[in-house]
Amino acid sequence: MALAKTIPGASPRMVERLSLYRRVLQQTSAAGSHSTYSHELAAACRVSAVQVRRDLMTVGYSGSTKSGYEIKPLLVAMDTFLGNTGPVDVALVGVGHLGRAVLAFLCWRHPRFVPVAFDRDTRLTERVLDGVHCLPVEQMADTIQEQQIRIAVVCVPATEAQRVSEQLVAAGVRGILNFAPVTLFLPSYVFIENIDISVALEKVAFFTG
Amino acid sequence: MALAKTIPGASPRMVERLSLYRRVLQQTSAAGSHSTYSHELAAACRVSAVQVRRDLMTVGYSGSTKSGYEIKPLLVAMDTFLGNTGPVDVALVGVGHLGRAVLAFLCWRHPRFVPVAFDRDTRLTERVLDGVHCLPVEQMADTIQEQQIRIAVVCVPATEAQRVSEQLVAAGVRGILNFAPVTLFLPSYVFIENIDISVALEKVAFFTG
DNA sequence: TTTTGTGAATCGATTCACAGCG
DNA sequence: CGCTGTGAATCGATTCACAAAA
Repeated sequence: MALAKTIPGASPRMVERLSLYRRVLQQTSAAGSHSTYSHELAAACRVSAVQVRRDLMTVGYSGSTKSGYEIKPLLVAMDTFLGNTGPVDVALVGVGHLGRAVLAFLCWRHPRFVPVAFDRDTRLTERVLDGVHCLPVEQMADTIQEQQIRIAVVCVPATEAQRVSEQLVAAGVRGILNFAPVTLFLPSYVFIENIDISVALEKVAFFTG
Repeated sequence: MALAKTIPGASPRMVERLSLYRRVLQQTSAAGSHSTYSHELAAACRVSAVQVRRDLMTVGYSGSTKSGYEIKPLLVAMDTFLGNTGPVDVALVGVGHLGRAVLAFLCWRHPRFVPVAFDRDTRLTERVLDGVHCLPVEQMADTIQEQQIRIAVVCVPATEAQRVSEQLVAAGVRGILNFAPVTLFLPSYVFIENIDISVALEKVAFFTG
């Protein structure tokens, strides 16, 4: 039971799956369940049961052969592994439709991430959107430095993305979720995750045949 | 020179890269270049030069050792490989902030995909958004059948996604780009691509450390 | 019998290393 | 030389197969 093995290996793919597992487990837990089996979790996430067991092994949580995994402590173990201890401030740049969609996502589903929004458009700034204050970009660098924000979401047009990202990194940001359809060139110590809607749709079109 | 080899293997990952290559090549071409080297394309997409050569090999286009790859015919070869012959109709369900962001993406950058939008909210329907007509959901099934639409983008809330997807599939859709943070359960002949914003941000948070 | 935990095998994707060419 | 094309090697992720437990 719970023999942590201080594993170094955590691939991006695995972190994605863990994130999925957690969401499902939270729902299962809210629905009143107390424990679950690897094959149940697997079915709910469309992965194999072995995969689930491997991942949970990496997390360092062990189940029992009788009732599978206890959901509550498993969630704790996953949070510990993923480093989800406290709330995390997130800078969100660009409050157009996409930016507001992301804001809504964060505020509704993810109380863990606390966004601070920035935009160039003065009609948007100094307003409260989805319960989040929106500040003018001029205050971006200072705010990020003061609040020690390390994570940012880039929702600005493609033409602005590189410049904005450089400003973010200069202010102290070390991880970026980029929605702009461009390759960002930033120091290697910055983690970049790209979400490219055009590419994703292209993929669907290809494999739909 | 361009000895097509009728390759079966095209992994999702590779299709993503090809899509990236094409975007870069279009820009390079528009900037006046006539040819490019694998290492240039590689640098612009943050992949290795060998990877680029392998991918282009799969596409079936050969370059020359002197001037690398000719951009124009390479783009043609890629389009042929990806099956990008004519315009493709796409059903977009849910025209909230996210839906409108996707619409804007498609209309601005991707004249190839022709969207038809649907929403439950009658204040949105019968209006033109980003140059696209928005119809009430009641007309969704009929429109999809009539226009033979095979691809859809799901931008509805998580609670609606499963039901809406089933309707889409029943109407003839065979590929779905899903933004809702839920696992869709659909027949195996339906290709599903999930974009999960929460999961992506979770990943950034983890690897930012 | 069902389920977890896991070494070993497999599968797939990427890189290495080098041949061929201009 | 530098560049493309590619067999072979490598690396990583997933699955197989089975031991242990209840």
